[in-house]
Amino acid sequence: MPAPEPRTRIQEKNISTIMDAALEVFSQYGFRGATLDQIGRAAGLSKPNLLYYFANKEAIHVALLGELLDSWLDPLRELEASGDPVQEIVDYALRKLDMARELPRESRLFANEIVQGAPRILDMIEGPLKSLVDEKAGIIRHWSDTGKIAQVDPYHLIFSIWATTQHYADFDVQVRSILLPQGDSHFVDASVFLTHLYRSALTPDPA
Amino acid sequence: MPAPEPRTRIQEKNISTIMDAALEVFSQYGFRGATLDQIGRAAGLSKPNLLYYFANKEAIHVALLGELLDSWLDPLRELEASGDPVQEIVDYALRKLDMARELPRESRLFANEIVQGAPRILDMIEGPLKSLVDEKAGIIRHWSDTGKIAQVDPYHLIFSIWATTQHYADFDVQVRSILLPQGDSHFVDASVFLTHLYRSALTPDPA
DNA sequence: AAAGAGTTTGACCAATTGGTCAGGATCACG
DNA sequence: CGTGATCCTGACCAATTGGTCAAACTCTTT
Repeated sequence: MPAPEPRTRIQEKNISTIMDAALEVFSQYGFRGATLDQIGRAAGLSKPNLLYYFANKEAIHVALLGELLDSWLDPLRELEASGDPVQEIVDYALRKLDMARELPRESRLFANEIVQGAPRILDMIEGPLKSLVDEKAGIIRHWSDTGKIAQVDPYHLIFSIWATTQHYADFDVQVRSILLPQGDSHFVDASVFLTHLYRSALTPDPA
Repeated sequence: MPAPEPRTRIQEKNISTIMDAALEVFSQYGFRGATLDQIGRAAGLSKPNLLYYFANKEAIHVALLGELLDSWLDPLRELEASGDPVQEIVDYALRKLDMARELPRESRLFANEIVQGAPRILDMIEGPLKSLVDEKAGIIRHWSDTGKIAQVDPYHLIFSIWATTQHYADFDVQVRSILLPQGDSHFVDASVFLTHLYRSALTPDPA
């Protein structure tokens, strides 16, 4: 279905330039807050030129979200039923934390969209995202049922991992206002904390 | 400094009507995404009439944020050095979760503002919010140092409580798309999960 | 009931914004 | 090198939006 692979190298270059500029602007101002002029300026292209490559503002936004959702879910895809259960989940949280540090714009892009009711990606959430979550929640539930990890609701566990990790990207200004860190130094403490949090919550009772 | 108490009862009524309408609209669309016409429509007042009570759009937004920040921090204020440490923190998380269920618009209002860099409330964050957090982090650190709770970074603990609880308000559409709950029934499971999460992470090692 | 303060609105304005279009510049290729 | 396809832009347009203002309406108070 998504046939449109770019043809010329000019197209390839400009489309990716536009997507990067759009990520910058949309993630900071949200869909309605962003303007085509801002995106054009960030991309070094004129507004009509943007609209030569994309039908309209919404098409840019949808293209961005669609392209990024896949990579956004990669850390969860890596959660394997075959590994050590507690370690698998802790590792997942740490991969998510890394992602929040390295790709904060992507995190804020989704945060903006979802806080405002996800008007343009609700079908992605109800479709591929829910499917993946259901699958991995099944794995976690099995671990829980067989005593490999403590008894926890797998969905709320996943939500808490999303929340605690993405918090460092989405609420970056607040975190920095309180911790006043040098660069990204606070991510080290965050990973220590989250490792402890999930390890102690998931390690099954010796009882 | 904030002298302006409303005078007439018409003022009192209209100002609070406007604030409620503004909360509804700003929390759903963000500052730039909201329009005065929308707020007026929600309040049942004409646009010029809004501007009779507030100097401009930003004044409404700032008034809202200022008024709500206080009540938003109430659950943390209640954290007492004299109580049972683990229980105090678990109770704090549950109060926060209740707030996310009962006041989701307020949560999303702040989320929108902070995700976009908190341009209009950075001073509140760096001032009163940081002060309160520093104070309560001190209490938690003392519990940690004296072995009343496990060794955890108090700041990251507080961040995780904010993140996990507000998640249910800010990412409501996503949560509902995945859980398909009846009404607010999933909040019960959330409180069970969070109680387990923080109780197991904070209960000190018997070692 | 009259006056004056307080309240409300329709009409209007300037700026911004998403989007169009005709024509010109540039590139790929025979 | 020439020609057709691709790429780019200035000028323009209609709609939206934050905000103003004079005039009218309403309420309170004497």
